[in-house]
Amino acid sequence: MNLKQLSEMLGLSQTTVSRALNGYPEVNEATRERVLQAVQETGYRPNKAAQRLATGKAGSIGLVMPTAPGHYSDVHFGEFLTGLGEEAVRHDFHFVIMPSDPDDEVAALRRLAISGNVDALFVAYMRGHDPRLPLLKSLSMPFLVHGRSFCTEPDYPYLDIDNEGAFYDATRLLLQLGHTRFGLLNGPEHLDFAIRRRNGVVSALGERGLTLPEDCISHMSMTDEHGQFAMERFLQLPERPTAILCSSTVLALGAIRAVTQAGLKLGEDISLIAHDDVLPHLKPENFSVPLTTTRSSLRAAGVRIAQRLIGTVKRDGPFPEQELWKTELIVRASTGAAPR
Amino acid sequence: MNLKQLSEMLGLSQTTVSRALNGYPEVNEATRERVLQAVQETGYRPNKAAQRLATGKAGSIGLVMPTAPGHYSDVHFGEFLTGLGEEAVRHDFHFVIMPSDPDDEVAALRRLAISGNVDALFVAYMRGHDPRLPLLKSLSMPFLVHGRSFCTEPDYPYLDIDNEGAFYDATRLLLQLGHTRFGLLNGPEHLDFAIRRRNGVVSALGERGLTLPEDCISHMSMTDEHGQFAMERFLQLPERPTAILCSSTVLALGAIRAVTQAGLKLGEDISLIAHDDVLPHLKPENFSVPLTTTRSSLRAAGVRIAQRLIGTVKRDGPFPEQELWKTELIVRASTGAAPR
DNA sequence: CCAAAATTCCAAAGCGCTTTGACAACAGAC
DNA sequence: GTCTGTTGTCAAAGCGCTTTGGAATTTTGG
Repeated sequence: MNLKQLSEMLGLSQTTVSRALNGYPEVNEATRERVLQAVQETGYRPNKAAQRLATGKAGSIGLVMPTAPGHYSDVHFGEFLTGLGEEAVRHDFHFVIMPSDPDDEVAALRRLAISGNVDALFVAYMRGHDPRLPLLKSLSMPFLVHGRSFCTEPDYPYLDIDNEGAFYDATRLLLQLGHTRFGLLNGPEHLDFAIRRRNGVVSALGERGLTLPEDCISHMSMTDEHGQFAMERFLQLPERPTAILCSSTVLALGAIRAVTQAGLKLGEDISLIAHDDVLPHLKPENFSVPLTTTRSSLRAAGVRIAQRLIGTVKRDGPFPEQELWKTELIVRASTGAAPR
Repeated sequence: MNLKQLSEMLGLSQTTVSRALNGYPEVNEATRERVLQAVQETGYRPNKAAQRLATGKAGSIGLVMPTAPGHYSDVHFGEFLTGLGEEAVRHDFHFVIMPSDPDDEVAALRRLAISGNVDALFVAYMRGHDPRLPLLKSLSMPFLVHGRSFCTEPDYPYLDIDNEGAFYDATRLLLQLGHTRFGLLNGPEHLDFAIRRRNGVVSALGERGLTLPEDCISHMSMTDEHGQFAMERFLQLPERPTAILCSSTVLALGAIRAVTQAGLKLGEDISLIAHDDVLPHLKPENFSVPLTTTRSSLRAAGVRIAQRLIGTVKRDGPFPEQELWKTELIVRASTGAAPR
């Protein structure tokens, strides 16, 4: 069933039917009713490809998903996508996901953009000096960045959380509890959020004249296995840290395993604060020792990003170009006074 | 840059350029070279919407993603998608993801199908008597089902794992270890895999004249929180089970927490076997007591499904219509002889 | 009652691509 | 020198939709 058939069926021209469907005013209400009725009955749906060709728009936002045989999927990706979707479904938008080798993301992004398949682009997992940014800026297509890119002038639309502030505050809390030896279990070194979180820690320590030794920093992709491994290394240090900052609850899962297996008690021998993206399957309050966290919902960020992106495409704006969300510091049982 | 401009630039007709690009034989090799050269230089990419309109194909597979404010994202979804993507990227295919309210999935699937945006469809999270199946069959568009639908004649293309066999074997192992009181931590009751796994357990128990009491079965969405909660209930039973079958390592995470908090030892007081989808961030060998599991890689299933789907669209087939993968039973430390 | 304005509808062009059918140009066969 | 067969190219139609400019019809105002 296409427009032509539908209009013939109704004895109207394609123009009129199209207008009736798209809410143009110059069509009789009675006629519009009749058209809508027929659409109901026949189940007619306009062909999106044709619509896109004609209008240049088709209600889709594009993103590239890194994937390769050795490449780990990321729990956070799914959670974020769910947030995007939650908003998209309200506007009848869909996603076009272009899978890409992680080494080829820039090219994949360009292909996606000029494929004419999407109205707007979304990127995340920003790095310092991110090479996708110049591309995006040159593209004359709406885009939105989740996170920021260190060492790049922030003249692009983004939504980010205050990573530096979060880890600064967390470190301060631990300092107040008397801790002096710190360890940082962080995400991959090149990622922007990891850089900023590290800066937050270093800066809070600096105010007290403390430093974060190189061997007390661990950068890794965020799986529980890596968390455990890195924590084991920390624990074997001659002057082992008593306070741990941790970039994800997934990492914390492994780290705590290492603590427990070493016969140490969380919240007493070792204090730990993790960043909580509010993953539904891994709640900090459910850990055997409930976790003190810096919290910011990844999913909520997804919803907001979809809102802004879709709003821009539909020209519902204006939206603020840049948003920086504060995180909440939630104290639970995994933090305690420094052991003496 | 579009075809017309490119062809004018080259002094050729659109036809010739198009043919050169799409590998048709009736074009001079020298001309083809010249065209390819120009494409390199200009970065020309055909407009996918136009291509789709003209050919009816555009290299995309469609899927619907359930999402709603209260709806949990599922870790398994991301992992599976990564597998799909791993194969798709090799064929320059992309995904069109239609977010949908979970109550509206059938309609969303129909919209996606007749939107003319996709070449093939994929569905998962099958239920008994799944209402999407009749729709898919009526659609005359290639599709593939991950899982099966209980109570529906299996006359549709699917890829599934042998859930019943997996849990049958796991139960047998526990029986051999002398266990007689069983508990089942299962996925949502209406889902096909949950039904089959339950059947596997019941059938193995039945052979020994044993039953699975209603209060030793728990159906829930698979988060660690639910796992913990359900396990706590099991442990309070007057005749508490000593052997636990568990539909996911995520559930197991919570269940084990309950076991530990009750002061019981996994592998001694309580034996547990979980199904392992090979999630990279949650490895059974890393649990404080390594987990005995039935294993089948979700990601590998994704790769295979993409292979079949893309192959069908490209007419590379034929592929077997139905595949049933065996799972591996891997014995680790969480299973031991029944306590006396 | 008639001209002007408003309303309702339509024919046709165009979006960027693929594909059909045809046409030159050139070779070799008789 | 004509006839057939290749080879390389092109013009034009068509995919299903939106949108422009204009035509037909109805309503309004003097």
